[in-house]
Amino acid sequence: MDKQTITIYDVAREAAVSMATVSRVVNGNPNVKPATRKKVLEVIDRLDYRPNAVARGLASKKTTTVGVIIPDVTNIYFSSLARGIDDVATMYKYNIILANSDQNGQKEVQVLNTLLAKQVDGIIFMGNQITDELRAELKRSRTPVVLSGSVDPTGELGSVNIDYVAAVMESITDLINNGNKRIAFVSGSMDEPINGEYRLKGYKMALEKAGIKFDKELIFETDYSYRAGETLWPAIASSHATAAFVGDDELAVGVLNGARDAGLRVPEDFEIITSNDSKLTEIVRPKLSSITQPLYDLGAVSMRLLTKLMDKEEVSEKTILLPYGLIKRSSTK
Amino acid sequence: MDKQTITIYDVAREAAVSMATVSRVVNGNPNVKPATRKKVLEVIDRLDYRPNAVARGLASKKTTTVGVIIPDVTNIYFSSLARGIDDVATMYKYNIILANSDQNGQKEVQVLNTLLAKQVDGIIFMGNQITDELRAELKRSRTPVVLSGSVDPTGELGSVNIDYVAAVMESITDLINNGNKRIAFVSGSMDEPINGEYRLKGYKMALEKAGIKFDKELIFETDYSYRAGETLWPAIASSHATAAFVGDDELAVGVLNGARDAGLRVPEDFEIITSNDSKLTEIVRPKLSSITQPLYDLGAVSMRLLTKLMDKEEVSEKTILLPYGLIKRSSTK
DNA sequence: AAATAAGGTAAAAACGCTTGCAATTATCTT
DNA sequence: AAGATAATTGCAAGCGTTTTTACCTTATTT
Repeated sequence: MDKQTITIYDVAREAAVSMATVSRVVNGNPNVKPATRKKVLEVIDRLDYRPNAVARGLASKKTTTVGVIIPDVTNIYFSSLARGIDDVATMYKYNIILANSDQNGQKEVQVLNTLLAKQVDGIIFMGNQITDELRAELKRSRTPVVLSGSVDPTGELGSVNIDYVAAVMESITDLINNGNKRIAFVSGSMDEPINGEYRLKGYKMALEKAGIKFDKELIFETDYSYRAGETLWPAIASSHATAAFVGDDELAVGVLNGARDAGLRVPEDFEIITSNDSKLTEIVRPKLSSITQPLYDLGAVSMRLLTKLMDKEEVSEKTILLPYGLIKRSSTK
Repeated sequence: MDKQTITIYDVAREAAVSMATVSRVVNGNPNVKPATRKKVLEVIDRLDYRPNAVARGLASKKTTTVGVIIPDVTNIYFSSLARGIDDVATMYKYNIILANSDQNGQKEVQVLNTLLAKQVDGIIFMGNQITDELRAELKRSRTPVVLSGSVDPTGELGSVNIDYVAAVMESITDLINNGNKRIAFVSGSMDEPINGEYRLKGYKMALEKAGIKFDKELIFETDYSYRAGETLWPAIASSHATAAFVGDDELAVGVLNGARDAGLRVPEDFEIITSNDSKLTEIVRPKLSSITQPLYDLGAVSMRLLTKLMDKEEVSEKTILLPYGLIKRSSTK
């Protein structure tokens, strides 16, 4: 009645060998006589035996599963990373347990705990703010962790990103060269180091180099969502900014539509440059100029780094910077 | 040196009870004297004991994990469903193993096998084409399965969708009422029942009711991607269609931009109605009119149905239809 | 106060596999 | 051909829980 499963024991009996031998052939252990291997393989095939990964996990203390903590799969930036992660994971025979956190510290800690309970071999974390509690748990767990597309100012954890400071500086400089003096800086929470430290620093450096005075009236802090951008428009408009750097594509599209729906022409009246070069940038009109980041690769490389960490391989540098670029489409002059 | 773990045995010793008792309190079994429970709980807290889910899984034959097979997380339609799935899963204490399949029959079978090896308690499948091989494996596994946002013409498997026939018929009728006689039908592969059977049927019914003759020159079969839509435009243009029904939002945006970049005005010169009501529809200009589907809910309800199946609860109807609607935005007159 | 009924708790057998170690068999060496 | 070495294979002890069975306390009943 219930799902009668074939165990390694059944195979051993049918093949007239010990469980140990079956285990060896299943695991590709070379210490098996070819003839024996063949015999076992035949039985496995005939019985349609499928090793129980849970039992395996218990015995070997490896689950070939990694946990992925993601703010929201629905956000194209993160899902792009996730895709890269999954592909590389598959390549290395790992599976992914995906869990949405909404960037909520509480949830993050909770999710982390259930992942650890499930004995994942490693963790990939996305999210730009790591609370002290989370960091403590992460450390205590002794499980390899890598931050994907997220920054760790302390450098304790493995992470894969681009050089945000330089990328932002370059894009702001570009905007300045186009004649803009008042450039809005629109991003998510400044509490996130990626915004409050890295991007903002790039922004300030570019201004300084051009001899423009920093004006905090031009700093806008909001959510990473389309709606947030749309809503924010009036405020940006009244700041007399003539251009904006935006830290997220959905957000940027919101700003873009806010501006256009208010009657402005982009880029003639207002220029926009965004940060993630996701599909969205090419889907909207005008197409958005953007910092380019290899999203898929960020995920892929993160996972690859994690496999090294899990295998206890020596890694020379735990913080990996991937190349970025700047692509001018039609939202800038 | 290595991660020394606290086991149930340690807790039992410290609390001076048996493992069995610790197990009972951990699992909320009521047969424990309050005083004992308290004592055990204190030790658990002090030792920071975290039950090993793998061992649990082996002993109880339940992993509280479900497998989710998704064509591509990067597609907003699917990721929206996935979000609903994950939220409900979390609610019921399950985790999700997410695996991308690219709608590739081979990969699907392979992924399914590794999920089953991992002893998932259930499976949620997204993808509109179920090969015979896959169906056979699914059946043989005796693991509960539900199709999310995907159709099963045979009705053997649990599934959650909307009434595609009716929805498409309604939208085509709307287009007809706007004066269109030549309406393009743009979708993914016609081999997928959702397109070749359901949607197409709705399309034909609407035409018939209006006395318009079906013209297969107006049927366009392509990929579910932005690029595919853009590329397809010239063909649509030369078919002399004055409107299009499109089966996927990304695809629809491609068609929209193809048309506009070619100089047409939407909706004045060409009308478009799309199918999934994802974020994209509101992000582009003009905003896309669409069939509305509760994407998040489709996922959520799928997962809820799966929990019932996993608990062996009686479910009156394995095929659940959620309500759909039609929202007119600016891509139709 | 004796008999009976409930709780509570412990003991130990699974769960299905990996793995170190020992035993066996095959292959060399000289 | 005997001893030595290497290649195979089997044994059995875990891995950390759950769960069944049985036993032992208490409380309840009469």
